[in-house]
Amino acid sequence: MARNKYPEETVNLILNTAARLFMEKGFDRTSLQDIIDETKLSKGAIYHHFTSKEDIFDKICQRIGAENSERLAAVRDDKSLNGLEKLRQTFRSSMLHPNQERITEIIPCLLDNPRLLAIHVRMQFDDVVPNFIAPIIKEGIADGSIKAENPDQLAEAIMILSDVWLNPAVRPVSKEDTRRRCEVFRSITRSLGLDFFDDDVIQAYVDYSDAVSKNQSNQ
Amino acid sequence: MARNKYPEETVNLILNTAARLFMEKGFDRTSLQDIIDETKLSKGAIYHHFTSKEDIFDKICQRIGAENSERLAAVRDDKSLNGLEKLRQTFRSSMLHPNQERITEIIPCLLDNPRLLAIHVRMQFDDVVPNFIAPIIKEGIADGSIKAENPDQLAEAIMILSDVWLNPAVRPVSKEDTRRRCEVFRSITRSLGLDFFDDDVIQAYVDYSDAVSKNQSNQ
DNA sequence: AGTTTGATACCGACCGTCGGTTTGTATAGT
DNA sequence: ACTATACAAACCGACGGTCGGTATCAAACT
Repeated sequence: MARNKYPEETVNLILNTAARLFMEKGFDRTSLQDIIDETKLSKGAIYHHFTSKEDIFDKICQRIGAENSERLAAVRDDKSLNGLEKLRQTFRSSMLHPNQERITEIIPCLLDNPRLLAIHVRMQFDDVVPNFIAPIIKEGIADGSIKAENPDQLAEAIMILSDVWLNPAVRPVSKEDTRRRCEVFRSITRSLGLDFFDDDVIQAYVDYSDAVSKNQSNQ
Repeated sequence: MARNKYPEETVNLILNTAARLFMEKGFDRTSLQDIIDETKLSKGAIYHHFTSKEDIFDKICQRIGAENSERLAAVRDDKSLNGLEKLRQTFRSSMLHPNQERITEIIPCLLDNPRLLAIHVRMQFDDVVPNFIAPIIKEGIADGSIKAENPDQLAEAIMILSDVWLNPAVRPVSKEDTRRRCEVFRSITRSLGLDFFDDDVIQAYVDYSDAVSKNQSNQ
């Protein structure tokens, strides 16, 4: 084979293949040889498009982050909702958007994939909280739909609980445990005057955790 | 060098050296050669006492876990305290015990050390919550000092927030941010009817975060 | 008491695989 | 025809891990 007319296809092939392998086996346990074997490309081809294995990983994370941000921004910038409604809608859309399913099918357990876990947590702290959740809470405070002090820290707490603790991909538990976790989370948020965690979102978490655990037993 | 009469000393030398290096540079970025250089031992010596680099890491984690469990068990089994008081004392002792300081001096940021982060989180889920925090909360419910449903999940939420979110070693922030985080955490726990997070414990968190950030700027 | 024996502590050369580099080559665009 | 690009493939040092060998001990035996 020689020069390709559409190098973007090669880039995407590498990105898609590596993303799947990283999620399946983890970053460390995925070798360049694995990527070479599955893409039927050469090492030179990969290093022509990327500067390192790390670079491939970063690009994958950027892509996921961009998809995420797009979804979150749509809610944040929706002028028909007040702050509290935006918070509610944020959870709703994050539990219902289709990408989630794809990840579910592949990732066994984020705790077995420390690199991805760290990136995930870091993304919450560095992007999701400051650019989306905190602004929404501040807006809610301004429009009177939310009553709270320390919106930045409140946003962090909510995201840590919902996206790390409640997230079945981080550490899968039974449907029943997931439901109890959601109940505790709801009682926490309600006691803070934030009633955004609805029954159908809880049901989505439970279903999600069920899908994850079923997928795990298949592997 | 020849045969050592007290091989435990060699094992501890390897364990201590590796622990420091893993915390300083992370597991992946610490090579066996680094450990060999610092211990002045040979590769054979290390593989005589351990089956793999991973095994060294596991043994280190076991040692830390055992120290932790000892402290936690002392509080849990203290018959002079009721459930709520045990919860309060657990936080008090964890913020004041000396090992914490040592770790602070070495670990830059757990998010840069994904492996340690994952182990840390897993330890909370698999050991700290089921063996210590949840039993204490259940005891509190039984003796009337705590009113709560779903004690297992409540224990998880408390530990995730206090040991991952509030933990300055996970992602260092300013003293002021730490204080605000503590305020939010206290308002969460209080609104759940759990008033165990005292001013002096908050101050310990703030001082701890200050120590971590000062240490970071030195590096 | 001296010798043998077997287990343990340790050494260092060696192996395959890893991430990454370099050099070479065919082709698409100009 | 020329050049920049898209790849291939040989190659490199460092890595984690293995293995045969050696030194040193305590216990058993003579």
